[in-house]
Amino acid sequence: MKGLNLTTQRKAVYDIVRNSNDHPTAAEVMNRLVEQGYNFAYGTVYNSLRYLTDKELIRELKLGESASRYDAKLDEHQHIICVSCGRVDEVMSSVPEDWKQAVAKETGYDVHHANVVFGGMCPQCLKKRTN
Amino acid sequence: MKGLNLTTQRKAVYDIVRNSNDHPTAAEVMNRLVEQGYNFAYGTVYNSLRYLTDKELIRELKLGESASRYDAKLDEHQHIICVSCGRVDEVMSSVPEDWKQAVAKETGYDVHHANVVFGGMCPQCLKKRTN
DNA sequence: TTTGATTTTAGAATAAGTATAAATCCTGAT
DNA sequence: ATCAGGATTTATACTTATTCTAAAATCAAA
Ligand SMILES: [Mn+2]
Ligand SMILES: [Mn+2]
Ligand SMILES: [Zn+2]
Ligand SMILES: [Zn+2]
Repeated sequence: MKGLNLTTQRKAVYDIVRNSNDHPTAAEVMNRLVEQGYNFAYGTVYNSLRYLTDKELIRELKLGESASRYDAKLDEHQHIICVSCGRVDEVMSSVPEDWKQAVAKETGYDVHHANVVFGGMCPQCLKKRTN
Repeated sequence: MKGLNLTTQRKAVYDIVRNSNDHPTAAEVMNRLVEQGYNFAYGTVYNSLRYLTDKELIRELKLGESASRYDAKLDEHQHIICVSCGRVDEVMSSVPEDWKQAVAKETGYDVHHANVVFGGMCPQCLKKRTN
């Protein structure tokens, strides 16, 4: 029905991304595959990530770091990165509709989407900080 | 006063960025330098862009494309990229303060900043589109 | 089963950017 | 003017993330 061909390697990659909540990079996915006893070619991991992204089973995130991250959470959401430890957390609060409209008005664009990356100090790092 | 050392090459790079309104990449800066008769080493252009960024004369933008872009507009603003032609325009309308607060509340982060990249169809591409 | 298509693999290639080390340029004392 | 030390530029090598390539392996009908 969906023309979906989940080979062993694609399934394994998909499972890693699905069961991770830290938005792993391709290299991190590779490491976790190795931990699980798999030994796929690097190219296969990239191909699988692209395949899964194309089929919209996962999403590729470009958060302004050097490497892309991958996310199996498909509902629209944004991200926040801790400036201290680098962890990436979810932001479910959605982009205000009236702001998007203001931007459309200002720019003359037909605004399709917004990618937002917040930066800040995560709760754990806030706790550790010396006052 | 600021300990600023604007060499010939740094000045030339700065002038390119200042007089561009399209957020050029390092490669584009290099091309424009060559058009102006300069012939600096690639490394010098990167070094200059980093120097100017460190001195806060320009800003480096990571918009989720493969290459960084540079911007001499220093007041806080966001960007919008045309999904059709790739042009990058300014978004001066600022991130709603109450939304940032909502995100702080939701995530427990101390929110420092937000980088927002809108995507959409620019006025020129809207005009060209076949209805 | 042969065949054609798809996928995986290893490795080469690419693109953006950084590191290195020698050469050049400045600057401020002699 | 001359020199020495520091900063800067340059050419080139390197790194990192990712894509490309072409051969080998796998799969799926006919
Ligand atoms: Mn997410
Ligand atoms: Mn700008
Ligand atoms: Zn943290
Ligand atoms: Zn356009």
